[in-house]
Amino acid sequence: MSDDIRRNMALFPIGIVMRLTDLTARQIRYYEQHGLIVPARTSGNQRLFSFNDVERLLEIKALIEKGVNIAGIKQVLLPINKDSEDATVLNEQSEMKRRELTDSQLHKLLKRQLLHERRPGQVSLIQGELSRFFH
DNA sequence: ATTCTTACA
DNA sequence: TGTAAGTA
Repeated sequence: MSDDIRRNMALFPIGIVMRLTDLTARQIRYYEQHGLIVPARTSGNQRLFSFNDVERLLEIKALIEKGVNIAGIKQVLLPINKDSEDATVLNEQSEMKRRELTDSQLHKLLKRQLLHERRPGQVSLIQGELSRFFH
């Protein structure tokens, strides 16, 4: 899929990303400091963001709005898992015949729950406490 | 006019 | 996080 290069093309400066994400420059730079995003730089040291960067920032924003702190976001966003490869390995893992979840699957599940679902009464497992669910 | 880094509220 | 200062 050569569409990835397009999504990773450094295109827009921070000003545009601010409007696209409704985040302040302060926040965007802060998330970068914590390794949540790694925008490219121009020869003049100016940041250039890609579509992937913007999408990632939107995910970060969603998590922040749900009360997740930087530490928690790192655990949910940093693991750049390869589920496709994971699926293949799963069929060969005779040891875990039972419906146990692979780490990446569990991670994917939690990420989805954290990014979307949110029923009233369901207390969120956020503010770093999320770390207790990862090994 | 925009963005960048640093630093303090 | 906001914002002021001094640059590039």
